[in-house]
Formats: sequence, C-alpha cells, structure tokens
Amino acid sequence: MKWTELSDNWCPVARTLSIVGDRWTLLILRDCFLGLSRFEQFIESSGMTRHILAERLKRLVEAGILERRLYSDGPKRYDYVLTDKGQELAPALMTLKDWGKKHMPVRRATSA
Amino acid sequence: MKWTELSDNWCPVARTLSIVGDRWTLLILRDCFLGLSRFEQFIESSGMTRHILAERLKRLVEAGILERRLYSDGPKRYDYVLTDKGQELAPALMTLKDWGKKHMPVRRATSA
DNA sequence: TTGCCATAGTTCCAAAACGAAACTTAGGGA
DNA sequence: TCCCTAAGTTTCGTTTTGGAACTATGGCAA
Repeated sequence: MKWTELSDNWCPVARTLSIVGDRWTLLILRDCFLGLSRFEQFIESSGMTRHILAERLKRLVEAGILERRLYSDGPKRYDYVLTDKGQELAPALMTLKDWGKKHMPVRRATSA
Repeated sequence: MKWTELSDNWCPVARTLSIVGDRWTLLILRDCFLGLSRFEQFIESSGMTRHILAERLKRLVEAGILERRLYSDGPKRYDYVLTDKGQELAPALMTLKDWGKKHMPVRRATSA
C-alpha cells in the first residue's frame, strides 16, 4: 500500500499523517509557528533543499494548512502563513517538542 | 541536508522527528497503542510492506521506543511492546488523532 | 518421517522520492 | 549595464519505497 492512500483511512491518525507525516513537513510548520513565512527563511532554518520545500509548500497550500500570500507586487513575491486549520496543529507540535526535550538530549551542537 | 542529521538539531521538534517523522513510524506506534504487538498484526493493520516494517521496528528498538521481546521459545518468535519512553508519545498520537477527526473527514471507505 | 502450516523476517528489483547544485524569472538599484 | 534579491524549477545521481517472492524454524497431523 502506498503512503498517499492513507488519506482515506478509517483512522484519523493515519489521515493526518497522510499530510504531515513525511520527512520535513512538520518542520516547515514548526518554522511557521516560529514566525517564519518566506521561502528563503524556511530554507535557512530547516536545512531542507529548495526542491523539496517547494513541493511541500504546494501540498500544504492544497491541504488548506498554509495560505500562499502575495506580499510584494513589483517582483511578485509570495509568502506562506498558517490558516486556522494549520494553527490547530499547534498542540501536535507542542507534544512533539515536549517529548524531544525529555527524551532526545542533544549530543553535540550543529549549525542549523 | 539529510533528514537523519536532524537527531542533533537544536530544536526538540526536529530531534523527535528524526525518529518518528518518517512515512510509517507513527502508524506502527498507533498500532502499539491499540494493543498490537506482532509483526503480522502490524502488517495487516497498517498496510505497509514487510520490508519497511522490519526496518522501522529495528530503528524503534534502537531508539528505545519499542522493546523486542521473545514471546515463544520453540520457534523463536518476537513481538514488540512500548517502553516507558514509547508510552510517552501517547499525547502526540492523541493530538494527531484529534486534528484528523476535525480536519480530515473520510471521503470513501477503504479496506485497511 | 514426511509434508504442510504459522510467523518473523530477508532478498530482489523496478519505481518513486530525495539531495545537491545549477539554472530561471522578474524586477531593483548602483 | 551589471549585479543583487527572492522564489522557485530543472537536472541528475543516490537513496528509499513498494510489491512480491523467498528463507528459517519449529509445531503438528497424517
């Protein structure tokens, strides 16, 4: 079974994961909760490649979790902000944060 | 940057995701919380391939989230149970469940 | 004692996703 | 005119995934 087919699974956890349960998506959302909204900011903060970021942002917008917003006419530039639906993922991020603080101590410093 | 390098990230969310933030891992844990513990049960419940399941179980055991437990001598058989560390992921699963129930309605029934 | 069954994996291979780096597009400003 | 910013897109080699078949170990029944 492919992972994408989970979107219609009987289990709400599986349905949620069909959107946010891959390698980087929740990290983008973390950045949103930290107040970041632009492409280059996500790149710098998360360390993911532009390629993947672009694809994930597209999916998050389609899913109604982020909104793509024109912030500069002139050279047209867009940024990304959480919708209400996206905001409601805050508790999930909090629980993951709490678990990480308790159970995943840092071994050595990294740049990102 | 590779996703596995997140284990030493400054951010506890990132560190957590370096273990549970890939395509099937949280679904295995969901099954554990539902009381499942055996290889064939995970296969049937989640729909993932044996290949991936074996790899994920190994990582979860290494991470101290599951314990591999001999449940039958005779033909040596092992099952997998949550450690205390694993149990503490319950709140995360709950928040993902709640979000899914609210924001990801089912469109059509599926077998799994 | 032979042969089938259950259960937990492993192996193989093709297809899809990822990662790194270069390239593109659309103005702004010196 | 030329370089800069910022949001992507393209290309291509590597890694991961998905599907299916295969292996290992012993129980049990004929």
